[in-house]
Amino acid sequence: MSDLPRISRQFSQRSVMEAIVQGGPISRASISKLTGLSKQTISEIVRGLEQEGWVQETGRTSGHVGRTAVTYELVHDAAYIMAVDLGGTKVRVALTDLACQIFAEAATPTDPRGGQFVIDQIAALAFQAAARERIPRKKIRLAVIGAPGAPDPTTGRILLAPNIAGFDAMNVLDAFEKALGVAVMIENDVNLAVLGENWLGQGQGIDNLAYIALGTGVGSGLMLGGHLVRGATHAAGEIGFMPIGADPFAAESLRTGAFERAVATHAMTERYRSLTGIQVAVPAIFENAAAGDKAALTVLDETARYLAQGIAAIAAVANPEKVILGGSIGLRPEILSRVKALIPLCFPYPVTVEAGELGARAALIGAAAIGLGQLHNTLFGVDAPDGRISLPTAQAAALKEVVL
Amino acid sequence: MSDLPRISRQFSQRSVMEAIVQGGPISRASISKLTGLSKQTISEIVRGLEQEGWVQETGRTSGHVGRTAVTYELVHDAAYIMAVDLGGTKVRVALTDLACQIFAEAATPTDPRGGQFVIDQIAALAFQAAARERIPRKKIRLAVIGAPGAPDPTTGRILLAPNIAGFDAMNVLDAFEKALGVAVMIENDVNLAVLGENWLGQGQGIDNLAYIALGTGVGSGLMLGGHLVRGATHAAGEIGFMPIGADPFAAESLRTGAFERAVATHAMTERYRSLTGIQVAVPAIFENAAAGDKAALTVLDETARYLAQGIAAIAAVANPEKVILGGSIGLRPEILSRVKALIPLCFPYPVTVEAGELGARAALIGAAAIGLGQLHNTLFGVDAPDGRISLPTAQAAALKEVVL
DNA sequence: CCAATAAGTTCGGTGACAGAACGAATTAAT
DNA sequence: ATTAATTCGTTCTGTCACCGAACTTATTGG
Repeated sequence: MSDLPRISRQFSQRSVMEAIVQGGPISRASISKLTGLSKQTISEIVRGLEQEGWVQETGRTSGHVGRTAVTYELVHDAAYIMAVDLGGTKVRVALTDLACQIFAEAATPTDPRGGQFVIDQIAALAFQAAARERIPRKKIRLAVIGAPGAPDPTTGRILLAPNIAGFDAMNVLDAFEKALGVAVMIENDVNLAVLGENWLGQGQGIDNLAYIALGTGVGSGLMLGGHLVRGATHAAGEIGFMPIGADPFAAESLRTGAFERAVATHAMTERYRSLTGIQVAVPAIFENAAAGDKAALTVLDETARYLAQGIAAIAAVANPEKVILGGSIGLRPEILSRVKALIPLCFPYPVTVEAGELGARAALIGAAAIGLGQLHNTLFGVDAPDGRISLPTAQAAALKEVVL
Repeated sequence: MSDLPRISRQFSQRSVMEAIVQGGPISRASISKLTGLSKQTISEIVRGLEQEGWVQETGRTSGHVGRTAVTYELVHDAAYIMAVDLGGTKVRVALTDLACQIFAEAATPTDPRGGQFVIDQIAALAFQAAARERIPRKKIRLAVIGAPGAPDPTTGRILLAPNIAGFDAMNVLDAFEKALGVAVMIENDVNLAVLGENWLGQGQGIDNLAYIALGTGVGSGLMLGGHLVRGATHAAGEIGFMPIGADPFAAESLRTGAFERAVATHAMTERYRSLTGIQVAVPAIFENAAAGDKAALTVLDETARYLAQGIAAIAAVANPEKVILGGSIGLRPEILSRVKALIPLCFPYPVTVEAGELGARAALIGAAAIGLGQLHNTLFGVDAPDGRISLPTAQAAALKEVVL
């Protein structure tokens, strides 16, 4: 019903850009074949893109019959995205160029004072990184912030974010935009992790994907039918509150969810203590288990047993093709192997479970993915509400190498 | 990347159609204002639509300053949709016109021989109804079949459909298309129920909606972000297998899910029997409870307790704004009131729970909705993958009256 | 050196729109 | 009754995004 003027051009421009981004150096004739648009139109559009500085000539083809073709390529540094993963203990910042290469990753412990301090800290970290790589600020078009909790884009606030002091009372979005001087998107960190794994990790090409981050807390990100699921109040994936594990009707379960109390860090240490009387941290439990400690092995078995049930619940509700485990506990192979063995015992259809490939950087990469997708959409096409991200997978390798 | 020729026209045509469908009799000038397209363009498009027989002049405005306007309206009987709800015990068939009015609803017990017999039965029922209303077969453009189980559109088979004999071994889609002679869409019945309630029932205007059908079995349909969630193998919503209620690791839970064994018909009768030694049907349990039977009351309390947990699990995973209960058990107010009281005790965020407004006809109405949306998309616009259904809500009232 | 072939441009369309101007029809005010 | 104000709808002109065919240019293979 709204006014949609001149969409046709935008669409074509977008598919041309898509072809150039994904097809690497590519001739106009090839773009024409790929997109189905006429050679003449492609020439026009490419001329426009070149004038605006988005693409450039990079060479000519050779070695085949017929005239050589001029190939075009993205101008990599035409724009940059800032990706931020804001965790309770660590902040990570990365800068990506249009070709999806990550420059200048940086991380520091989160400023414990929270609120504006964290925002300033991130801004400083980002600008420092940009300066180090000689990236002019003007070329940074967008910042994507991944944070725990449920960011509400209408109010700019982040709900349910217990890990960072003062965030529940301020307009985080505005504060970031002011501090960074660019457009800012805020998204739940686990949601970004699904996107990350979907782009470059375990979930490539999978449209129905779940990511479970298990560490101090539990959270899940869900991609269904190629779309990120956010839910009514952006609280989808708060699976800590699933009525599995601890008694859901216990008063405590309303504060710390039943499932979280069955599988997260605190549950594991507590379980170990009840078995042995000794209070140790989670990594030590894994070490002890490797050394044959029976109590530690029991703790792992029980944790995996609840986790398997949690996965079964997600599978029953949403039917993902694959479930990716992440977080400090979820990434452990001891947990993965146990869960893999247990799922078929409590759930009838096949669900693939794997550990995340991107580790702790999944959210950061997801932030880059969503930012690049958004950028491409706003610059070169209709910002369709369902605009699927279509980013190169070829350069993915490059990205991974640069980053690691 | 695919070829998208001449999309612009389609888009405009679609929004004009939308304006006419929703705006009732409407003048071209008003359409112009509504859509933002120029008066001239509207005149062209409307002329085209009139020639093709989709819209017609219906009168003139009067009583206001200025020239009178010619108003246009849908040609209601330009096309029809066949909606079918294929249940284990009952088949329902309805015919809807383009204005979303339902004609000729019919229902009979499902042919117990299953397979082709059921398909022929439905075809007969439908054509009979069409003949009764003097609807020419040619005008039926599409049939939407709602069925239990997980229909796979690529193979045309329906998986996990235990209620209808022989359906797991045949290409149901093809068989229907052959028998009915029109394009056929098959969709899970509970998925259609969400769409139905979203269109005309409890879920109007709600983009994040869950529907739980609780009766002989349990199933759920999920609409998230305005999209129906189908999952990787179209098995999303098979919540009977949630590891809640019965022991999920019991061997039996792989055949009949743990949650189903805690809340569905069999669970209730079994619970009542273990308390009293008497085997009675579910309706009798409700009656006894109303009469003050303590055992029956306990059965209701316990069932509701598990159901509340199931809802909490869905809410934790998908964060719907509202959960609608349906099915013979879910529709009972005794269950609803108990669940409403229990949810806040086991889940921290607000989740509205209501009984379905459309009762057993939710799936049928959902089938009409999806069919009409599909029809409008294919006839008048891009069949966008995410094409939101935009059906009139004004005529909804009419529809309800006709149907009830 | 001459096909054969592929790349790219030029030229002449076409269809979907917009916008301004204008005629036509109606009511309200004088 | 005449005029002014107002709204509807058409006509005319123009623009923009595209297509298709013809043509030019560059290259390889024989």
